[in-house]
Amino acid sequence: MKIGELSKTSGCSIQTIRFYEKEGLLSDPERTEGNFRLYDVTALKQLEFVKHCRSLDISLIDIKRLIDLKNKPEESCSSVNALIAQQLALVKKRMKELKALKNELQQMASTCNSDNTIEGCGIIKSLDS
Amino acid sequence: MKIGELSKTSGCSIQTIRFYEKEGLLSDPERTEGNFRLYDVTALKQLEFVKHCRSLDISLIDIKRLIDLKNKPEESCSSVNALIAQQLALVKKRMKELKALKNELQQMASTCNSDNTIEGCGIIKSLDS
DNA sequence: ACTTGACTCTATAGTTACTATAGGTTTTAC
DNA sequence: GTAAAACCTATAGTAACTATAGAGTCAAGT
Ligand SMILES: [Zn+2]
Ligand SMILES: [Zn+2]
Ligand SMILES: [Zn+2]
Ligand SMILES: [Zn+2]
Repeated sequence: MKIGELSKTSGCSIQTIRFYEKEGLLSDPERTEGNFRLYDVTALKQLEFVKHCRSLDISLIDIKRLIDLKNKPEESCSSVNALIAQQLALVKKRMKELKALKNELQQMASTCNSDNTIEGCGIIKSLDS
Repeated sequence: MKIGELSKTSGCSIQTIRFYEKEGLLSDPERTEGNFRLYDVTALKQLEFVKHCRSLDISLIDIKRLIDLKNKPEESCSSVNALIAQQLALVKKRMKELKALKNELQQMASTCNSDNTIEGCGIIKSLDS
């Protein structure tokens, strides 16, 4: 299939596919005589792997590491495990941060009774302190 | 005070201060004869307002809007309220996303017993499906 | 007066993960 | 045969900074 079909099948935009290729996340595809990219099912699987990782917010660099690891099936999977653990830690950290943000934003929102002037707005007062 | 002192007092890096100025979040400061920026307490307060907003993950564009609103003290504060509500919605949405990520990552991590080969690793299997 | 070092200046490039053009070529359909 | 659709490369833009390069300014010490 050509890139347009891969794009539709995978749900990745054409530009993103070409971008992943440039970044080394997808192997260089065959080309037609006219230089069009040609993909097969293997390429689709590769792309879906990347998409799945991205849906977990794993960075492109880490995805590359995972791909490299995948290509060494005999080795211990402890690096994989570590990478996922680190990603989990990252997510947890960000969740904690967002929880704090949420609390402060809610607190602020509650100090505004909406039919007020900006001068007397509790939100602006909070932000100013 | 000069930019170095403002940087230390505020905890913002010098480059960030200049960047905020270029983006219109801080008013253009006075300059010495030798073209060095000169700040007073008002500038520090402005910067702290920006910092407080940023700590709530409010985008620079929205901070600019808030600053514009602050300069119209007579008007209704409903726009301020709306902006904060939107920010809160954004944070909540992201928290939901992260919660889903966390669940899937934890689920994945639990399928890896660490002293395995990559070939047999549950994490890789999850990512491949 | 001169030099050294700390501080500051502007302008520019890099970061992440894409997205969006511009300008050109190839293929497909009528 | 021609027009539209799909494809190609290369480049610039996004957000919110950070990090240089190369030059100018200023205070202290000799
Ligand atoms: Zn999944
Ligand atoms: Zn209010
Ligand atoms: Zn706060
Ligand atoms: Zn494993």
